[in-house]
Amino acid sequence: MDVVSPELNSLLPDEIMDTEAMEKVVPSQPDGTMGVKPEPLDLTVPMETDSSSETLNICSDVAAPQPALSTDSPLTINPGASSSVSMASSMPSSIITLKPVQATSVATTRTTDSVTGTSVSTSGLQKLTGPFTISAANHQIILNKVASSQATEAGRGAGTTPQIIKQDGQKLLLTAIGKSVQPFVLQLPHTGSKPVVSQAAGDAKTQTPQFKVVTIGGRTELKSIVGNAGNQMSTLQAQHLKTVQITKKTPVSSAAPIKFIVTKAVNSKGPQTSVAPVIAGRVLTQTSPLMTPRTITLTESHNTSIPGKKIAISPLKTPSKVTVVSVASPTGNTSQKSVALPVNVALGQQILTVQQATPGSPVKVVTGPSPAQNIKPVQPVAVGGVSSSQFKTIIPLATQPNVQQIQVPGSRFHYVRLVTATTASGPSTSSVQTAKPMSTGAVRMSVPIVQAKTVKQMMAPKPLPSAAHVVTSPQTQQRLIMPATPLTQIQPNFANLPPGTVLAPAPGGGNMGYAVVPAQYVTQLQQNPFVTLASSSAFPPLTGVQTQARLPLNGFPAPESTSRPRKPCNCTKSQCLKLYCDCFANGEFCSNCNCNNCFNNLEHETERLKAIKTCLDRNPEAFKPKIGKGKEGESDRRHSKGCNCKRSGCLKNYCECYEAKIMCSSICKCIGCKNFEESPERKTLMHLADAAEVRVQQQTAAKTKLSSQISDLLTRTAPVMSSGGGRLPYTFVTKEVLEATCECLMEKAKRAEQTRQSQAEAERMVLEEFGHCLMRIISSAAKAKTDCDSVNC
DNA sequence: GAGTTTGAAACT
DNA sequence: CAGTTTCAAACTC
Repeated sequence: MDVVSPELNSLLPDEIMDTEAMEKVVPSQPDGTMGVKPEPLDLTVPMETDSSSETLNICSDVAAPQPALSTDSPLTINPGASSSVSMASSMPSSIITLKPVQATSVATTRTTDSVTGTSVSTSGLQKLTGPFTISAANHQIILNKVASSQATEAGRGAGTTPQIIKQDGQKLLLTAIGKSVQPFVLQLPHTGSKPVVSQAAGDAKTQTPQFKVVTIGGRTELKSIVGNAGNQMSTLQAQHLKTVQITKKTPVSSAAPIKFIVTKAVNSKGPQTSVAPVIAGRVLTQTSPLMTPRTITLTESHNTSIPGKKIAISPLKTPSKVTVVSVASPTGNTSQKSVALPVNVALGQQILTVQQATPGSPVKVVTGPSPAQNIKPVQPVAVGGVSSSQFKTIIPLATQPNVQQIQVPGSRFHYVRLVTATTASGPSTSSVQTAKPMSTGAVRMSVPIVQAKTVKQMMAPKPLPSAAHVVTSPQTQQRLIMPATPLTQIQPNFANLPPGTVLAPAPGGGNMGYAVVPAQYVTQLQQNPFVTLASSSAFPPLTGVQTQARLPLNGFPAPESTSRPRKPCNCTKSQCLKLYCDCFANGEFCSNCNCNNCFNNLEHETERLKAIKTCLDRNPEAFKPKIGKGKEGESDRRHSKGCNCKRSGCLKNYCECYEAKIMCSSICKCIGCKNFEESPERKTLMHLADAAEVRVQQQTAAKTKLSSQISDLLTRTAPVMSSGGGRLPYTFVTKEVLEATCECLMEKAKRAEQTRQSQAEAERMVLEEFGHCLMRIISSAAKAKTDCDSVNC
């Protein structure tokens, strides 16, 4: 696991932020009214109608599923002169109004089907400055990475993580991380149809759900959020936007595209606005220092999770997906709302339900009075359905990263134990959310999260009536949300960060850190308490994924690395901080290695993160798997860069292609390559390898059988002498007999060696001789038994 | 286990 | 981008 020091973390935004995509986005209205820098935003967010996912229920207090919000009532955006943009549902209670105090944010529209923005700041202290796109699909708001077409293509092929808030979901969860801000969720209207407008860049984007939950800074400085459900988004000048109102209607379905505009808060110095957090149809007040807290309670409590209405945490379709999980702990003053967040990932994505219990929360669902209790040291977050090796879960840490690396046997990845020094207290409002699975076959994986000090008792997961998993959330301040810290700090190379990377809180950025946890790292620890991320059946269960990883590919068995622990490294000079080190290259900590002066551990977090950054600067793909999917029509697996072998003929493990048990491809620059399909050398080699493997298996089986027979023989002969039964006397296996047997065997082995027999043949001869010896022993024993019986008679 | 070979990674 | 050096794993003895 990597730990990013605060210093380094503070450097991340500018250095690793991927702004290329944003720059490439062509705003529909490049009027240049942007604040700091022109960053086009997609105003139109078409909502995909997903009848199955109509209902979104986050509040646990209501058990009955609510009717799905339909896009009939498109999100209306009041751009232009009106300084407020409202995003309200048809139901009066579902109206969410965001009123930034100052309209300093800037928003631009883009003709894409998704809304992209470069920064969202909910508080003056924290901003989400990373480029992102908001799109509404499947009733979810998902933050995806790069919006540019290039990024999209790259994301498909190479597994980059687009930061796009897509329309895969209808929820936008805004929460303050590490601050006393109450989380709020923007629940998008339900759309029955795909976006009509702005399809330019949207097609590719719509299928890549990325960030599921967005946490906005510890303070409510969300300058403006514009949602227009009904029609296209007009270009909004964030400067004119003061209030974002999203209107949402509860009709069953609607085809109207939803457009969102996320304005960039250029000037965060203005008075802070109070944002009403809405979760599961409820609006939770979020008080700002300057404004009186408002509490809006939505009468429609969507308690039960309805498919499609959940926040997707870990999309599985595309590789390199990143989930940001906030574990920040609120400050003492923070009045948190008990929020149950059923998260469902469309397309077989995980369902994540996070419940936050906040004392005094108007909308808290209390299953039972559970005051702050000590939670178990490990709070696994279950993440399921991870199919992509690139998928990562980023868990923001509330405090300085107090992370313990946990090596999971058989897993390439580390478990991250997140320890937050939180002193959260107050009544524990716990509720179990039942997320209705989009399909069966929910998978549960867990990421242990530990709170160091006062931990609250985490609820044990309850089985969902449906295949979906119940998500239980600890009553701690842990949140499955995207931290309010500048998004740029974490956005840029999330996909490239090695697994287990922990980003320490940046100076002045609050106490939020991040832990990058690749999805597949999240294994199936069924420990409690935990937050469960269930995946629909659209994706194979984790076990299925793992099994699939072992399946032969292209005639080659999957690399053993997928099923066995990695090999210990022996680095001596690289300090295990260069890609020479396999541990480091795989994003792993050194554990049980033979390396010297190793820095690839938690004790050298800063150095390690610097090394990671250096590697990423040198090669953004450095930590991505080298073996990826090849071009169409080519082998399913091929080396991403190809090998450069010159002398090995690509038939030794020096060759990365051969080592990965794949054939060289056209991109290889090897000389004298013999690692191709028709290569006779390769065939011979493979044949020999297969033969050797078969031989080993046979020998193993023979030895096992022989041992079993001997054991059985001894067992059967033991009672003979005492009981006089029909068993052979074991006393015949005396020292002399053993020595004689060994001599016979040795003689046989010598003879085999003299005759230059192969090892296999020699072994066969020895075993055969051993069998003969046994037969003689048995015969002698039988004869002795007969004699004994005759004597007894 | 020591020494050699090899090719990726790092460096210039 | 190409050439060189460094490095650790693979390989040989």
